[in-house]
Amino acid sequence: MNSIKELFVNRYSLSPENFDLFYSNITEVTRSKGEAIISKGEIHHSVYFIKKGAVRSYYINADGKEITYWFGFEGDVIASLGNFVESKPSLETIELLEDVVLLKIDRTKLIELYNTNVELANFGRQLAETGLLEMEQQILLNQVTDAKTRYLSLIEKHPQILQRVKLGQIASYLGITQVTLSRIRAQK
Amino acid sequence: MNSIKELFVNRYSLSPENFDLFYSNITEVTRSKGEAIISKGEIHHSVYFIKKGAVRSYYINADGKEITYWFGFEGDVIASLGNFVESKPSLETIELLEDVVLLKIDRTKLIELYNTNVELANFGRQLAETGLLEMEQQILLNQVTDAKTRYLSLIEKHPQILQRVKLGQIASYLGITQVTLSRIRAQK
DNA sequence: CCCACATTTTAACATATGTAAAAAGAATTC
DNA sequence: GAATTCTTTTTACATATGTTAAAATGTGGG
Repeated sequence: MNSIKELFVNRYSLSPENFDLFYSNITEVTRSKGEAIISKGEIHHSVYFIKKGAVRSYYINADGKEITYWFGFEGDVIASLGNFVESKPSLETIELLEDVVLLKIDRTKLIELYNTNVELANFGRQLAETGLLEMEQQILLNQVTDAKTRYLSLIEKHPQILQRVKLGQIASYLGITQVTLSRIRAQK
Repeated sequence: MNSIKELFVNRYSLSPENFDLFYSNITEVTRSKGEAIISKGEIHHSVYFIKKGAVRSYYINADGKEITYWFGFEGDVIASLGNFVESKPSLETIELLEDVVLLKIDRTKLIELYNTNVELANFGRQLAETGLLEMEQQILLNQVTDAKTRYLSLIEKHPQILQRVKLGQIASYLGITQVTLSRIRAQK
């Protein structure tokens, strides 16, 4: 069986039976590096879990520059939040940094599961709350620490990120230019 | 009856009956300006909704400076997320900027409600997902726009914030010094 | 109304970051 | 393996922001 089951059953209070119910609604899809899984301006009807691979979420600013604001790796959830929560067109594009394997579930089906199964509803709640905590920590980190510290903590958290992600994308994620990132890296 | 009911029933798919069940576990508390509702290092056992008043959440950085990273107003939820999600001591302090009226619910009781009532579990899920969307938008805003734009959008979103919050706190929220904020205000 | 205290603005200077362009280094293709 | 293209680093300069301190303004108490 797949390790996603262990991950879900252990991390969230989900019984094996309800995991199986959840999993029976999932389809595994593969996509290639460079593709966009969710594009700006579109409405999407699926939520994904990353089984294998890396993705980034970016936004295009007023100057037309791509600003990366999230990296996703194995185990992370991909959803266009504006889409999912408010059924509004996506502001962001989610792009595949590598060939990926995704677990896909239909949004309507997922909500149906949530509405009919207390345990799955609480699984969904915990999924969102965990995300909330991570985002709060990122907001805190962005506000409290300088770019150098954030760069160091990023490579500590994802040691392989330098091999998987381009420095220009990391720089925009850190809120600095690539030139500044180069200076930080030279310092060390 | 109170308008919190309308707010909850309309904003989240919560039936009046289940709202009443939820509300029967709530106690209304008043606290005075300057008090800390949640303090750094402590474990808390309650979640709050702001009925009246303003609060801020701050973190103390390596230099001992208070960094405000969240303002809460009427209708917002107050919870120490690290606390709530992972039962870890709070990193932040939540301080009252005004005299407030809070709706308080015991964490254990809330989780019990979530675990036994599918509708309330989905209410909790939507609460977290809505928070997630707001946080994502804040992360985006912080990364995409400069301090001046964020200042202007902050006072647009909360027109009374200048009367309710000190400029030094707003500056730290924007990630700049108070001197820079003064310069921005002078420009306009 | 005046005084003491808190808050905000202004000034002067040092430092960090952005911009634009060139140079260096890697990776890919033929 | 030479040539092309993409990525990263470096340089030089302009601008924005931080720091520290002083001045100005606002606020509440007696």
